[in-house]
Amino acid sequence: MALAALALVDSGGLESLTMRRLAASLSVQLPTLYRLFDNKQALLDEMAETVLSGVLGRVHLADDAEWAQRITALARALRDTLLAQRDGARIVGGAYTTKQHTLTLGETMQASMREAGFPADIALWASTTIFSFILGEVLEQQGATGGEVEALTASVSGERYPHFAAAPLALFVDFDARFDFGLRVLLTGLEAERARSTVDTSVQPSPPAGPPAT
Amino acid sequence: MALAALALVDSGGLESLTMRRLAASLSVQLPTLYRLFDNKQALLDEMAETVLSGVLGRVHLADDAEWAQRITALARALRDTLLAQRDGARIVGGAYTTKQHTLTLGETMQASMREAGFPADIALWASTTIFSFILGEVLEQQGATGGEVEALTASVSGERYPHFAAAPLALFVDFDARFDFGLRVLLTGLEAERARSTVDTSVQPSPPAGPPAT
DNA sequence: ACCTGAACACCGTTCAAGT
DNA sequence: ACCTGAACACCGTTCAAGT
Repeated sequence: MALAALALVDSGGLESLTMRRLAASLSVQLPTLYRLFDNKQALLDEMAETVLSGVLGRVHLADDAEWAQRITALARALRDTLLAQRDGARIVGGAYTTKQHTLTLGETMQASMREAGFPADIALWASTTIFSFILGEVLEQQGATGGEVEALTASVSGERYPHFAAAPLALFVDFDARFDFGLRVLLTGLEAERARSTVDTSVQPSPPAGPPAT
Repeated sequence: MALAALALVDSGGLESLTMRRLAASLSVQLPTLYRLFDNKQALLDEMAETVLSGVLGRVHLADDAEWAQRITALARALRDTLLAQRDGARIVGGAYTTKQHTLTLGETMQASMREAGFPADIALWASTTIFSFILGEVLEQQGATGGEVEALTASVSGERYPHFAAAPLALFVDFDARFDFGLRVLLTGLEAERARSTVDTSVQPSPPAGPPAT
């Protein structure tokens, strides 16, 4: 039933998801939904779980990959998963995130970092930081209307925003490049954090993470 | 009127904001609101602008501060501003962000980075990256119910999530520390990005940004 | 015991009818 | 020309009355 709800969101956006429409699409009576979910929020939580359940399946990576490559693959998989579902970021961001697939994802990220020598607290915060960054980026991308460049161009035309005017505005809405940049910056910063915090690892310190293939 | 709407959200949460209640709190008739705003989304956009208008006023910083200190001050001011308004992140994240105060904030961030020698595209993406990170963090913090540690403890009790179990769960909800960590990682990564991209600046390259005073 | 028609208490938005 | 009472077309949620 979470799948049917996600299909409704895919075709009409999150606003179009109503308990009545979901009941109709499932050919059940409206009160029947309330025996499956306590309320609409419980349905949305389940939808968030369903969306996230697809993430690990998207990760294709050798087990002996560098930690930065593994984190990159996980981050990309999460972003792609959110983008694949209309309003995916709003669904996931609005749910209470302590259920199974959320934990599995965080666990996997932390595992890669612990193996690479990160302390437990750093590994935890690194995964929450990456998660927040991805959520914020996809939220903005999925909220973009397509007319953003036009609106920006109009707003920026004067002399009040010289720096926005200096960068080609297309860069602002090049969400793939924005994401790659931000992720690379995070990984470079994390590598420095590891060098600072690890006293001894059997792994040779690798050079700053470097640009992941773009 | 955006202020009255924000006050309603402060006292009852975003769900409690309805056009009818807003009209009542302003002692006007319901249709009168529709002469001020085309619809509820336009009201929400204005509320987002109003929230963001407070950011720059929170920044207290010498003009000759290091770029990393300036970015840190701006990021902290934005986070504090979002946290100060109930559901502030949802309000700002749900609005179309090409209006005045959003642009001014982005402009200010880019100015600090351009002065420090960053190229225009890097300065632009750095500010969007930081913005996304902050929005994601505050979104999660403001969505937290208080019972999160309990829920996490219950979910994590078994052997399925050893890495979550390894880090004290209190770290997960120490949002101040999480934010400081993520911001520091971003700044360290950006410093490396600057070193990579700048051919010549009159400023002496500073050592990796280092922990901002916490 | 289960299911359902119908209702309750709301929404955002619009508009004809009054002044 | 402006304002407003009242309505329209919905919501999420609940429950009495039927089988």
